[in-house]
Amino acid sequence: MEQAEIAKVAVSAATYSIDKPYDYLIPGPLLEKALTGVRVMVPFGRGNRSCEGVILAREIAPKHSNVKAVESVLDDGPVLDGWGVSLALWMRQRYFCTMYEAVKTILPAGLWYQMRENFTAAEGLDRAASGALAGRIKDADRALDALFAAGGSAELSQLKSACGDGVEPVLRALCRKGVLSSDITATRRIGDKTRRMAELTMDGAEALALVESRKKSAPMRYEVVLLLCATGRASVQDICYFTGASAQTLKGLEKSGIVAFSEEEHLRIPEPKAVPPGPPIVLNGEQQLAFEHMLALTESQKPEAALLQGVTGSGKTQVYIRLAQEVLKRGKSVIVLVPEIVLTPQMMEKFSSYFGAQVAMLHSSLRMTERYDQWKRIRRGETRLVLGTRSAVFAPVRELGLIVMDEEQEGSYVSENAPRYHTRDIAKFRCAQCGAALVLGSATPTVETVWSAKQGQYHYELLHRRYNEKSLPDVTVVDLRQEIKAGNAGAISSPLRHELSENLDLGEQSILFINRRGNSRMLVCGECGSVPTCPRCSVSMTYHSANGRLMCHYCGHSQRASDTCPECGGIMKHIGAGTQRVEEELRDLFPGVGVLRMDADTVGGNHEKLLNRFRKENIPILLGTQMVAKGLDFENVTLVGVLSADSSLYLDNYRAAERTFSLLTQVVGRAGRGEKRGRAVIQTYTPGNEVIQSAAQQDYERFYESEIALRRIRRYPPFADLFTFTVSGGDEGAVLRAAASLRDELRELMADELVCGTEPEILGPAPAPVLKVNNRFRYRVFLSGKNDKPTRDRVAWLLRQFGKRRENRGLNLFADCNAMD
DNA sequence: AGCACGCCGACT
DNA sequence: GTCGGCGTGCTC
Repeated sequence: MEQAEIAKVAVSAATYSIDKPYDYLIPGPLLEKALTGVRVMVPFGRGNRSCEGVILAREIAPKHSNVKAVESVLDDGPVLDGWGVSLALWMRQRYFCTMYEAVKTILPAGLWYQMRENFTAAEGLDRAASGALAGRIKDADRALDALFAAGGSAELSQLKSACGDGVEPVLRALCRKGVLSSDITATRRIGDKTRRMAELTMDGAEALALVESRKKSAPMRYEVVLLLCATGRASVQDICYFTGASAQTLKGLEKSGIVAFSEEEHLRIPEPKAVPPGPPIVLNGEQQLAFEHMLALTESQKPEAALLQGVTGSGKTQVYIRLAQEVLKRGKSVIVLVPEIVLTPQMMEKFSSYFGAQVAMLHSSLRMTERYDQWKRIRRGETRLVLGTRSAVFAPVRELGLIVMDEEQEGSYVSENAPRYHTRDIAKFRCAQCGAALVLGSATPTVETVWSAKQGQYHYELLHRRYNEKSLPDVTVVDLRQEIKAGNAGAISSPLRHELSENLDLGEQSILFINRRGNSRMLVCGECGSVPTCPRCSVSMTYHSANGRLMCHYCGHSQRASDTCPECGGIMKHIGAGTQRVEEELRDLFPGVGVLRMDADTVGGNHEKLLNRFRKENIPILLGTQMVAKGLDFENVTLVGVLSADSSLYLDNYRAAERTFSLLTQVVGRAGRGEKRGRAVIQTYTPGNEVIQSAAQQDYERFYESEIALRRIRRYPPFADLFTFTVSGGDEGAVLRAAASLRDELRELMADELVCGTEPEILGPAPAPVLKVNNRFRYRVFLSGKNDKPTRDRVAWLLRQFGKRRENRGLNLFADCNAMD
């Protein structure tokens, strides 16, 4: 048979159940460019629609009859090299995602193409002729009207906004009939240095008059004009946020000639300022020993991973810097990973002072172009040191010698969207591939990590001594139940109040920590107690004071917050022990005393500025959520208060204890970083709780022992892994039925497996913590087993089967191992 | 998911 | 008699 050059392609259109490398013929003219690791456009499916793909391999093979050909090549050279392909393969089997999803995760967003589909009327056809040719295709007239209004050729997105999402099948039908033709163009999104601004094309009164007449039927248009009257020019994003209008409403206003769009240059973030070189690092005995051991690891052929556990302030960062210096000296590359909140300008400055321009920073506030430029720089080998957050684990460095992962227990190392990879797993894989060393650092590591270290799977280094021998703060645990009995139902207990006023007298600063995510305020009716919930999701809406609206954090729905209850007409009240409430309480307790509030509402991206104000203006009290737990050392902070230690402790999650311990330890460690001795007050309803007790004593060992015993009994990680299967769909009954049959199938499939000498446990179906999101119901089935190859293969088989079954049409199933929520 | 192929009901 | 309804199976 005839031989041909074949490309094995991972295609974007493939769903999990049909995902595999597809063979495509490489036409002669593309032979030079269609290399492994290059993205291509290929026809896929019965309709041969163009879709994006990436070449995983090339081979010479007999040309089989039904092979299609590569349409075009998107890149000038490979964007994914050998390790990228093997990493993607590994991610696919580890996270149950498609090959393409894995590739998308590995490559920077700036590299992606935006597909735009354009429809054009066939040669020589006018509106009437095309209508005649279309025959009786439903809704063809509307689609053709829109198309010809745009001059006989328009983009899919344009037509969709004119006629609704329903036009797509109509357009396809018209293509089949030969009335229209379509073509797809791929354009790069990067280089997008502008943002879209809107302004009125006429004076305010005139515009208002135009929209006021139709205020009833088009209230959003009125809102938008009202806002623009007040502000003049505003970005489309802001307008949508403050009014709740959609981008379509704005487009409609443009079409009516009321507003005009313009593009405005987005300000580039300033160049990092030149930092004077740091003084040579002098390690203490403990640090030096740990450093030497870990350096020896990087020199071994097949290094094991190391856990560097050091109490807060034991100087782990200095050890990292020394390690990086030595590994770089040996001509190898280093990746240093830190959690989002830790990567502050101070941290970056510190690295700049030791490594200058050779360090590539990858942090969340980088713009897509900047991120992409860094990626190119790293790939070309122009820089061999990368400092960044979770996605920096994919940095395409050459000759990787070391990955350092600081605060390895942090939740921000787990990706929020599919594939939900854990940075630690990716780092392990990359290190194993390159023969590089992995250093996990933490004051409060996860119990799984410590378990592995104690089992001898990791090299284990401990740093006991606080740098400069500072002593730990004195900790008081306050029983809030006693406070309530004593008639104090406020957020500040009397012992904390005494400590605060003492600090005020001494002119020293205090930090108060609310153990709560973000600033979620809700509205509740004072009469009937009803809480506004999202119409599409089974969650209550969150009140945003910035725009006075209720928003859903799951689907993005927003509506105006009304003062009266829609059910009974009662007066609505704000609830949630949010920062604002506590702030008011503090103002009552200590009139005239400066309080700096730090939460999602007040920060808005300038975290750093607020912290600097706190330091420079010597504001007596800093009040905030998670964000105040990390970060800088303040010389003058001698008191830390945890307002309610319990709120993260009794969550339905096997990691709740670990997280609470870590959080409390970090917060308490904020006190007394300077010359003066610090104090900490922990308020709780369960003062006897082991987690709270061990955190108060800053005793990791004690916490670890009790927690590992619990995990063993409950068969949680590290003794078993918890797979979560989530079935979702619009029909609750169907979802529940599918989940139940999934459970039965799982039981059958796993019947002969033994884990830790016992059978794997299969539970469910249970509703997901948030049952309904975007009108889709979600039920879960749990499998407690071992995350090993045989189990994963069975899970993968189940997922594929599920997708192929017709009774599961409209339903979706995904699996997750040791998920965060 | 997305699309064509294929076999039944209301229309010309 | 035909068009188009949607149920079924495949995607190089």
